[in-house]
Amino acid sequence: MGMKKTSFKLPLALIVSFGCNNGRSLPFPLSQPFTILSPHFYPKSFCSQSVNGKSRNSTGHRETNDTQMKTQKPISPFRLSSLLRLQKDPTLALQLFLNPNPSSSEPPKPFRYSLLSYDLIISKLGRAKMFDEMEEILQQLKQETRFAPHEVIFCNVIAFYGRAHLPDRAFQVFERIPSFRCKRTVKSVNSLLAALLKNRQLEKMTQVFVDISNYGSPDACTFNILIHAACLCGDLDALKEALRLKEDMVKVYMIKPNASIYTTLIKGFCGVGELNFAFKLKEEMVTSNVKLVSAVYSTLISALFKHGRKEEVSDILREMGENGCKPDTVTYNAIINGHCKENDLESAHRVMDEMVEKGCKPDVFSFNTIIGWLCKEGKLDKAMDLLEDMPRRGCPPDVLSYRIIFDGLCEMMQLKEATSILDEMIFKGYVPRNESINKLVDRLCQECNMELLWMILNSLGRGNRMNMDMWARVVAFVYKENLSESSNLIDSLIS
DNA sequence: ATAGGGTTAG
Repeated sequence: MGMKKTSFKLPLALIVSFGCNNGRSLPFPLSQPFTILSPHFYPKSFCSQSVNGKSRNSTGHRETNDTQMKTQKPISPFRLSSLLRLQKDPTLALQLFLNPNPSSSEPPKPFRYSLLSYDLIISKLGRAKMFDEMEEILQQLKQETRFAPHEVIFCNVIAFYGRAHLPDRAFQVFERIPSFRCKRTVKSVNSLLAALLKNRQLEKMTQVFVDISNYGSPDACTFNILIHAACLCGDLDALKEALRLKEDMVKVYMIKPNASIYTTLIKGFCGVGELNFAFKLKEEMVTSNVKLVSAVYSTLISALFKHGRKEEVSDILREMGENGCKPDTVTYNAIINGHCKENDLESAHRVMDEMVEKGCKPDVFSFNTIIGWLCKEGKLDKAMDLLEDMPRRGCPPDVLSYRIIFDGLCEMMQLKEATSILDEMIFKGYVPRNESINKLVDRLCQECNMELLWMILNSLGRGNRMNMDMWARVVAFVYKENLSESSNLIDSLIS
């Protein structure tokens, strides 16, 4: 890790500065492409071409970027798309998109972006909630005369705004679609309906739905969203309404309910404890020849656990097999979670082993669920072992894994271990919950544990996670204890 | 992901 810092000075500084502003704004205007980009911005697979052998000079050092770039073929629009696909970091992907050929001949020719590269960068920025940057790219896309964008790009953008709780912006995107020379169909209406549903704007959904004929005829997806909305009301009357929608779609629109519709309904009935009705719907799938999917079974298994009917789970799993429907990670996670809530960690572990045997990979949900319950039972050693095991098992811990362990360690007063986990998570760029840190700091203040306190403040400072609240805490502590040595502590943090 | 199963912490 130290190596990086010396050989990639400039890009690393940029990464750090982007990391601190949460990627919300750029340190330069989008209209003026950055000129100091280096090949280090490109994904690993690209870099390796130049790093392996030929670009090292006689002293074994990297040659300057300029030399390297001049010997390299310019990036084609096609190549840009594959590089964008590989670049996981949205900020770096944006740099790449804005300036695909940094040191090419002057003046730079306009780059002929492909529609695919627009699609990729917009999706990446949207997923990362970098909306200002995404809008800039959309603006650029609008000016392209060589092609008209596909509707699916806008469906995605509408969904990003919906997920970010910005339903008004989702609506604006929907209205802007024609200005991109793109025709709106029921697909973008569906995306808009889903975005409104996510934000519980049920009346607006109705308004949109009554105008749907301007864009096409509602399809199964439309009805799934409407049925989902009805299920949210959470009472049996609403569910009767949901069932009526299912009948209407057959009678009025001649659309056959699909597995997604059934899954939504089954989830709705499970949610109000009407398991028998949920099972009846599953049977209806069989009689009306809708292929059963694991989603239906996952929903039912989760409900069986919630309603204290875990003895029936093995029967359901057997039936799944008979119907040619294999349990997947989500199904296993429902079982793992169920066992944990029953305080049966042994079974949870067994299920995790079983899923691996059957070729099904545990995901971060599987691990975090078990780690969480190990923490609740005070088995911090085992929780830590499992956390450390995660990368080897192909599932690196996420921010929540760390938060769960950190809170567990604090709860058990294992403050030294908590301090080192905190350092590790900050190093990885994961943000701990403020309340958790405050609690730990307060406990250390009570104990007057200067050593750990100092370590924590250092970790926070290094990760740029010091805030006014933490300062106030430390200063209050220093004054209260009237500690002479702590002036060093503050000095060292300020510098 | 055009919608769509499991929800891990507070």
